[in-house]
Amino acid sequence: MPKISDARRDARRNQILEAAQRAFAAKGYQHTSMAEVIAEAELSTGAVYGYFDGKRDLFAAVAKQVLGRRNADLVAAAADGSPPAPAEVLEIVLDGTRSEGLDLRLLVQLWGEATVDPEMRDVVNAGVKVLGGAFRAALRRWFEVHPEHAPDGADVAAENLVPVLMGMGQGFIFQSAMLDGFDSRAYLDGARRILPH
Amino acid sequence: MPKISDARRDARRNQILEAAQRAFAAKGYQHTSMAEVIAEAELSTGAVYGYFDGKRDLFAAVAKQVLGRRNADLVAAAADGSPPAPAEVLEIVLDGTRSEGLDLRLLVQLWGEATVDPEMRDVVNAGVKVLGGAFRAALRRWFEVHPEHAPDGADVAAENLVPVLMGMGQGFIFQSAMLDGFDSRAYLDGARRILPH
DNA sequence: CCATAAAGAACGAGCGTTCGTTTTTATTGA
DNA sequence: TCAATAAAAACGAACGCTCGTTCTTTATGG
Repeated sequence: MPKISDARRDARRNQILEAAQRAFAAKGYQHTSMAEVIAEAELSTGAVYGYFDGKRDLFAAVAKQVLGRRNADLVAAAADGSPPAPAEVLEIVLDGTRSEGLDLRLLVQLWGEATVDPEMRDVVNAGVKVLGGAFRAALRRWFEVHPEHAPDGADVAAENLVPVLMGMGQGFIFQSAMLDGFDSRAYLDGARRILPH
Repeated sequence: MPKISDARRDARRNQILEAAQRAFAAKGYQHTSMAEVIAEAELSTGAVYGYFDGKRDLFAAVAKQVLGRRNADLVAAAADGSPPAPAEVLEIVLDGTRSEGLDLRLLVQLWGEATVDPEMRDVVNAGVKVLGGAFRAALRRWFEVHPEHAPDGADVAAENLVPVLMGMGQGFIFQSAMLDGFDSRAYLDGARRILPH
């Protein structure tokens, strides 16, 4: 089989994905041309189109990868040790983005695109659903250990908290990406103060 | 002398602004062509370009109008009656968007564009700043009446809460615009449960 | 050696904007 | 009161440019 080896193929694919992530984060999905992505990847048009169907497909792949990594963080952190408190759950996910050096503007751009593009919307919905499940599981474990905060049971308490807690995360992402002089410490302090602990 | 009357001019300007808001909300800023905005406004290219410098300027104007209205809601509600509780502050702003029939996807699109376009970023920053001021003022008044929730004084308590509370609002906007089967009631219930009351 | 990956020039659709022309409007002089 | 007029607003065809994609050619890994 005169084909490229799997290792080579994966490496190329990754090379393109990382270049696309950098380019999209810097200039925005809509404002980045395929030519720019291609230049950033140090490849040719034909090569890139051999790996992805087009610009849209490329952005979706970048988004899936990023969202997948966020979920992995949370699952890993929740698996070992004592259950994290609500505020800690938030911090685990947000710290993950920081340590990875993820440009949060990329996520906000994804949101914007997803309001209008059904394929992207599906990607976001799937990502939120998976991440929401991880949030719920982590919170349930914590409420089980802290029944004083869960008068109606850990399940109900977790269920009620998930949307708002994720909302606080989304608010963090938005403000961090957008606001001049955003103080992430102050934001998380404020969150810690109102969340059960 | 032979110029159009101010009333006429304002009406035309509004006609364009409203058409643009509808068009952008439906298809997204980037995916909406000027031709579509112009058709929606039932005017000609030249007419629209007589009122706005271009597509970007038009979107900025729409955004400013929308953000301005949100702020007006809050200021009005906070002015009369007893100070609203934190959760109520949130509801006032979010209810305003609903009663106006504002498509929240428009805001998420604005965010996305603002990550990449300095002019839009300024619009968003200014909007958040003004709205944040209104939040702060409303919260301070409530904490003054409920000192049991403000051990370090109403000013500090309000200051600490503003970013997270706005974050919860941004989370609401995102989820409402994006998630299939979003339950706004459940979201606000969850918020009410953790916010001081 | 040849199947296929990579290259990159070329294409054509779609876009925002411009500009020369036509229509409408408010004013003015009879 | 009402033409006449000049200023402007509105019109819409056309332009020039960008960009995503395709396709033919060349290089190369197995």
